Amino acid sequence: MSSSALPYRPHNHDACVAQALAEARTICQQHNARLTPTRERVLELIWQSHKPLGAYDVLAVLAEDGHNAAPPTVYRALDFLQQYGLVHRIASLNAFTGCTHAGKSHNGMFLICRSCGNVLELTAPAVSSAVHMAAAEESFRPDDVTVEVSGYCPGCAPDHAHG
Amino acid sequence: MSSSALPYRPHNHDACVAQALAEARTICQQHNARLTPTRERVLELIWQSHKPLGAYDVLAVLAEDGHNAAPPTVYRALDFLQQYGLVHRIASLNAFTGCTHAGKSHNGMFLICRSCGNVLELTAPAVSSAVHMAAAEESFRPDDVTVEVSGYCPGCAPDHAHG
DNA sequence: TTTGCTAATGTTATAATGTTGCAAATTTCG
DNA sequence: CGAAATTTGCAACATTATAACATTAGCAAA
Repeated sequence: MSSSALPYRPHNHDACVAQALAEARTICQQHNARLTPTRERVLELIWQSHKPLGAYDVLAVLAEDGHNAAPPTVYRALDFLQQYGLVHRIASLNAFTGCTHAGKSHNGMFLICRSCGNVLELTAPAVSSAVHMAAAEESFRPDDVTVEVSGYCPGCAPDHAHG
Repeated sequence: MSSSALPYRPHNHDACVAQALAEARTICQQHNARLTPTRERVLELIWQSHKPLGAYDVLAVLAEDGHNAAPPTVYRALDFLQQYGLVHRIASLNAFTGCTHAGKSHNGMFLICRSCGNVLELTAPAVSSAVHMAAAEESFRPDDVTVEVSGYCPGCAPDHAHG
């Protein structure tokens, strides 16, 4: 199950998950937040997949674990993880993905491959500042910025240019 | 029901809706697409509200009209309208809003007020180009770009600075 | 240890959003 | 007109998300 569709930049995924969990523990300690077993397990599941997982996907795996969980359990865990910036919700997919910049400031921008389903999170200061300038011109005060780009990743881009 | 919460720039809303419908008819003619009564009515409903309407909101109004419609009717009409760039779906709201730049190229960016719910669509070339450059650096080929900004519009921004 | 508080979880039901599939009606066009 | 294609009606269903309330775990003060 390790490599059905690798992310853009291949890497040791187990190590990458382990590191994400370690960082999550640190971040939660710093905030006096409890990374309970359920929360940690949900975070782990999301990290193990480079493709965003839906809440019900998570639920299904928990069920396999023997954890007889109901939807609210998963949504609550996801809310918690989002609150501390450990996962992001991808609005255009109704799904969740591990945050690769946990703890830092978030100008998250997501590249979502239509073909393989992988998602890459970027920090794009130029995008962020352009968005804030455009908002400022309308005297709008931004609170939360969603930038999601659907398209084709390098591995999946059809050779023939699109019609 | 005409002015529960005006958009950022006040205007004659009936005229604005009428113009949008006229443009829609033109655009559909140019594409040999049929703007049927249901489709036109859905477009009209969406335009009459500056706040994005959910599919089931539209459905409810159709029911008031006496039109005994089921969800697929609405979703199909919305798909059609989206296809011709007459409405946009706001992913973060699961709702639809009239496109204020129908027929032109779409670098749509949406400013969504958390307080009054109004949405302003902007064309922001600087944002679009920043997004495309960031994607290009990852050799990603963008297909569809979603930029949605939640925050506070000028009329609703709390005087006391946040946080 | 017991008590009391708060955060977290379990449980059931239900709401909200979106889709599939097929048959009937309508429009288009030869 | 009559065949083909598009559009609509309709029923059932699938997916995503939340409400409401009972229960339990963690922790600190009496």
